[in-house]
Amino acid sequence: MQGKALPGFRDFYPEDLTLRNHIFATWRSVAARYGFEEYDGPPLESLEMYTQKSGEEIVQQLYSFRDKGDREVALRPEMTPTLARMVAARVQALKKPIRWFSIPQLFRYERQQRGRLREHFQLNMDIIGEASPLADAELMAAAVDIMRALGLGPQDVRLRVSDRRLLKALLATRGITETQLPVAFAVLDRSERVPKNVLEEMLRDAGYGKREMDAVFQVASLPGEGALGAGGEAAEPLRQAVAALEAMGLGEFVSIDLTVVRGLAYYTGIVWELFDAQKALRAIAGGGRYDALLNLPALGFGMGDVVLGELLKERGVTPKASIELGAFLIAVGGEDMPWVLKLAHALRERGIAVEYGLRHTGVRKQLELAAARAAPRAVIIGPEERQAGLAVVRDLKAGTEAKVPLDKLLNGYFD
RNA sequence: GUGGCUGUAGCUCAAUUGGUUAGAGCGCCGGACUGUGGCUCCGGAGGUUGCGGGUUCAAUCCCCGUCAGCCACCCCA
Repeated sequence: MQGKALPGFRDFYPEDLTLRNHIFATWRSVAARYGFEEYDGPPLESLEMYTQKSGEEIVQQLYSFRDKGDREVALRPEMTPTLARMVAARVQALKKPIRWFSIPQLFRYERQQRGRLREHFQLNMDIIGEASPLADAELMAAAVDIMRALGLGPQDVRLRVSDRRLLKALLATRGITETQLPVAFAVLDRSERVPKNVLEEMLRDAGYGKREMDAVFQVASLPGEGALGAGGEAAEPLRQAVAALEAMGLGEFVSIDLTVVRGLAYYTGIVWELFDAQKALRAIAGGGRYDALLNLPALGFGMGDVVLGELLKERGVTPKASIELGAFLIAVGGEDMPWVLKLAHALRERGIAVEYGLRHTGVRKQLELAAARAAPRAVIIGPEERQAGLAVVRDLKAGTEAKVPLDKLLNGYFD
C-alpha cells in the first residue's frame, strides 16, 4: 500500500465522482428552477473572518496556518461569511431579494465519523433582503425538490421545521427569561438524543427551578398544531411558511417539530432540518433565518454531499455509469484496423461515444471488453465484410446481428 | 480534544488451547476459444496479517505503543 488520502479527505474513483457529479447536477438544476444564480469565493480566507464571528474556540476546528506573507489564513469552514462580504460590497447595487447559490468545498479540522469528514461539498442557497415567510418556504421547497429530483419521497426524508421566535414566546409565557434561553434551546435541541435526567441536570446547573424545567419539557413535547395554537402572534411566520409548502403540494414532507433549534447562534427565526425518515443518518440539510448577521433580512441552508450520498446509496438511487458508449468497434484482423479507426473517428465526429481495443486480440476478447464496457452494440469489421463493403453490427443485449453497409455507418446510421 | 470497539489479498471472510511455506469465494490477468461476449473448466498475479516494540523455542492470535476506521461525547460546516 502506498498510503492513502489524509484522514477525512476523499479520493474520488470514477464511480464516486459519477455520484458526486449527479448530486451537483441535481443541485444546479433545482437551484436554476428556483431562479437562483451561482456564485463562488476563495477557498482560503483570513482566519480573522471566522474568529470574529464565532469566537476563538473555533480556531481549533479550522484548518488554519500562517502563509508566506505572514497572514493568518484558514480554509473556509462555511460559506456564509464569504457570502456576507460579497453581498455587503455591492449591497446598494443588487436588486433585492438576492437569490444566490454556491457549491463550495468546505473544510473542518475535527475527528471524522460516518457522514462527517474533514472536507465536503455543500450546496448553499441563500435569499437576502426578504423578510416574508414565503422566502423561508421557498428554501425549504427547494431542499425538498432536490430530494424528489434525486428519487426520494416522503417515505425517505422528512423536513422538520421550527421557529426560534415561537420557541422564545412559548418559553417566555412559561416564565423563562431571556438569559435562560440559550440553555433552554440547548436542551430542546438534545431532547431526543440525551436522557432526561442529564437534561434536567443541564437546566439545574443553569439555575432553573422545578417550574421552569417543566416548562421546557412541556414545550419540547408540544405537537405541531398545538405549538401553532399556543404561540399566538409569534406562530404566524411558521404558520405561513408551512401553509405555503402545503399549497405547493409538499406538505407530506413537512412536520413542525419544536425540538429543532440548530446549533448556530446566529439563527433568529424559522429553522429547519432535513433528515432521512429513519433518522439513522445525520441531517441531510439544515438552514434558517439569520436576520441579525447582515443589515438585511437573510436566510439560507446548507446541504452536504456526504450524508446525501450515503442515503442515495442506501436507497439504491445512484446513477449507473459516467459514460455510455454508442458502440464498441472490433477489428477481426490487424489489417482491418484502419477501417475501425476511420469508422471510430467518423462516429466520434457525430458525437457518438466509441471505444475499440487498443491492442489487437481475438474477436472473443474484444467482445468481452465490449460487454464489460456495457456497450449496447459491437461493430465487427473483417476481411469478408470489407470485401462486400459491409460491417456486422451485433446487438449485445439481444445477441442479434445485422450486416450494414459501411458508408451507412459512416453517415449517420447510429444518429 | 475525551472514551469504547475494530484492523488478515482490491472486496467479503477463514486460519484448530500461540505451532512451522497465512487459505477460500468474488474480482483482476491469462489459457482452453487463432471470426463471436455473458456459462464452464484450468492456470496466474496479488499479503512485510495497519505500523513499531515486547513476551515466547515459536505470534495473525497474548501485552504495550502508534496510526487508521467505526461508535459515543464535544461540535454541529
